[in-house]
Amino acid sequence: MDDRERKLTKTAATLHDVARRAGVSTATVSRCLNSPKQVVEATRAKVMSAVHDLGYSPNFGARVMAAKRTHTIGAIIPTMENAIFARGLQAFQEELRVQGYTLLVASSSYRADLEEEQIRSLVARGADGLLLIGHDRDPAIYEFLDAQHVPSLVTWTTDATAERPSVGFDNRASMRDLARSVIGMGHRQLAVISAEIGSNDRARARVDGVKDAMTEAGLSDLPLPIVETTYSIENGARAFESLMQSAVVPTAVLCGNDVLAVGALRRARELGIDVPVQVSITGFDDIELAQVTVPSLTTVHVPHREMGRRAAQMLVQMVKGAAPVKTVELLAEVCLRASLAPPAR
Amino acid sequence: MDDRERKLTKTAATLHDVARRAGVSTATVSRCLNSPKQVVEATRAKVMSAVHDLGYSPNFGARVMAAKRTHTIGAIIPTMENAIFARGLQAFQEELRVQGYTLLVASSSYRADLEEEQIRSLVARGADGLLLIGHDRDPAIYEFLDAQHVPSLVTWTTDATAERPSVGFDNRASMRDLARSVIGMGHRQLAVISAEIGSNDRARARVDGVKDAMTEAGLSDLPLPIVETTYSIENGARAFESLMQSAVVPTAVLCGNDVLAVGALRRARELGIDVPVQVSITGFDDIELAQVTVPSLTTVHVPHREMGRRAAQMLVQMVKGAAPVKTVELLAEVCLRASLAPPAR
DNA sequence: TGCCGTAATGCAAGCCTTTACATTCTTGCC
DNA sequence: GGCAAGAATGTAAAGGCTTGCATTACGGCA
Repeated sequence: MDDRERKLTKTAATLHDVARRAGVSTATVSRCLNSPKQVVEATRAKVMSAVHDLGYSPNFGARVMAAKRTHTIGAIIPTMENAIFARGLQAFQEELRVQGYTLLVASSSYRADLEEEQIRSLVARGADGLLLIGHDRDPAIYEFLDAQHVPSLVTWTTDATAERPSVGFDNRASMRDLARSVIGMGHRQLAVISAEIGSNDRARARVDGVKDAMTEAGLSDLPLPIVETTYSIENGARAFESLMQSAVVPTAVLCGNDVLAVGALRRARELGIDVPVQVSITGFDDIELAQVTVPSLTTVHVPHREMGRRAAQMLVQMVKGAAPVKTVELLAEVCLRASLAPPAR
Repeated sequence: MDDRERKLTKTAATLHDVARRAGVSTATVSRCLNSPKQVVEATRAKVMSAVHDLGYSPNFGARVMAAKRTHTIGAIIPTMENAIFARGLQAFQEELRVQGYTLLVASSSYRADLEEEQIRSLVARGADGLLLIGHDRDPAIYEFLDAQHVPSLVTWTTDATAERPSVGFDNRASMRDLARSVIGMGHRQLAVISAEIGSNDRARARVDGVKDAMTEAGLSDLPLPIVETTYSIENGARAFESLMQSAVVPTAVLCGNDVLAVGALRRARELGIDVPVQVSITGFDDIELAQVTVPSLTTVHVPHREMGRRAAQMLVQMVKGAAPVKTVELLAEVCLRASLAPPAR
């Protein structure tokens, strides 16, 4: 008996083994597993019991080879250590699971060269589709993805000028809204602490949003000091300190993300600077942390989870070859909290 | 010309195409790609140029099928929204990349049934090895993994009684150390806010650590109120409030993790309770947040990144079939900060 | 009862790479 | 110049599944 032999040799059971034991063809077994409704109840029962008896589980490589699908989606994010990406990714993975897909993760550390390497790596690893953050990217990468027939979806931003599908929000408009609130309270001496602008379209858009609001308010002649730094509480603290030591001390510091803002808040406390009395500080993202700081942080709420969920749905659609999905823009709203108040000066 | 045909039909180039164009056999091309030193320089140059011209990239399924290796490692964590897992996972992924492996991620939401489903799913998706969190698990799962010849590595904890390899730290001993400090300052009325103990060996070990310290100090007769709740700032806040309303008000509240502790701190402030004067609060994990709160949080520093990095190295070793690696125990040290002080009462 | 249309199942051709083994080429040395 | 040993390359089998197409079974209707 061959089944017995299988057990003894500890070789995994194959479709063939299952078929033989159930007294059907391999095609029928395959159909039981992949599209059960095509198989009549009685047959299916026989097959499933054989599957169970043999502890059969399909060979991944063979399956991929025959079906040309891995049912795997790749995501390349700057870093999971940033809570916003972690949260979005979590939602993305949960929805992917519901859809029967698995998540492949890689990180770029905000470096374009690494991102490209990771994109190629995930495609080589058989990702059926790819989630990317932001639009900034060498066009050659998109050509590569097209050539490989791997659909991709951009998130965390939307861009009217980009013809590629994306799901995100308008970083520039949201930051403009926030800056309007700040200016509306009477602030004139603004300053910005931003993530590196060169390789980060979201950061760039946010800074542009601040400029938009100043222009709107007729303040475009005023200086707008901008400090660029990388993502960390400590860097936010340093940037804040340097801004407060400059010739024209700002009355409001708008930070490109909450983590930088939390750093600024901390340093303000350490320096004995009263927030929001002496200076207002704002963030962007609305991570959980923003409600816990003292004072609580005025920021822009980004629907990270919703974005991740929608991205998963859209990407699966694309992978399944549905009609090309169009860009989805979600709402990111200003959250006014205690760290913003009218200037004392 | 067949190469031309390929281009026209937009079918991806195969090994065969490359071989033909380079005027060698498929075996030689394969060797050029997988073990270049086996091929003489001149031949390799020809082949690589053909690879480049054709934009060839190996078919993942076929490769997996022939090599019986996906070069993919799976990780199943409770959730990426918890910063400690996100950080560990990030380090894990970075090291995996260095080792030439790719990361497959799934989450269990702290649910055993979901975890099992995800384990089977990742194995079915071809994971060469698996990273798991904690020891608590149906033995049948390990049998399954053994049967499938998928090595697994447990992290976030070490357990002398478990014969399976792990890389982590001693949750119980670390919490005992922290509780010793608390008791050493004169606290007698302790209370604990813990993650759900039932399905979480780390949480259980930490609570046991507190009990150990009390027993050591001859305080085992004193009551030790324990509130179990799930991971979130808000839940930490609620648990703290309920503890402070009980008949015997604690002078020190030891939290199972920093997030719960931050919630406790927040509620303390909201209730006008002075920390650490009226009550001390401690956490566990030492997330970045712990240094930003007011007052800063006494906690246990867990080397998440180091753990992730080591885990990746060990798991890759295991997958490559090296000698069975043994358990590695890292050090998790107490960090004394402002939220802990001697009791006023 | 016989025939037809449809549902269920079987057959067998790929899918593309890796690798054990076979063969051919080099090179150094007598 | 001839030979042996080792290096380089070639041959061809194997790997397990999916799926288009062919075949068989079934049920209803005349």
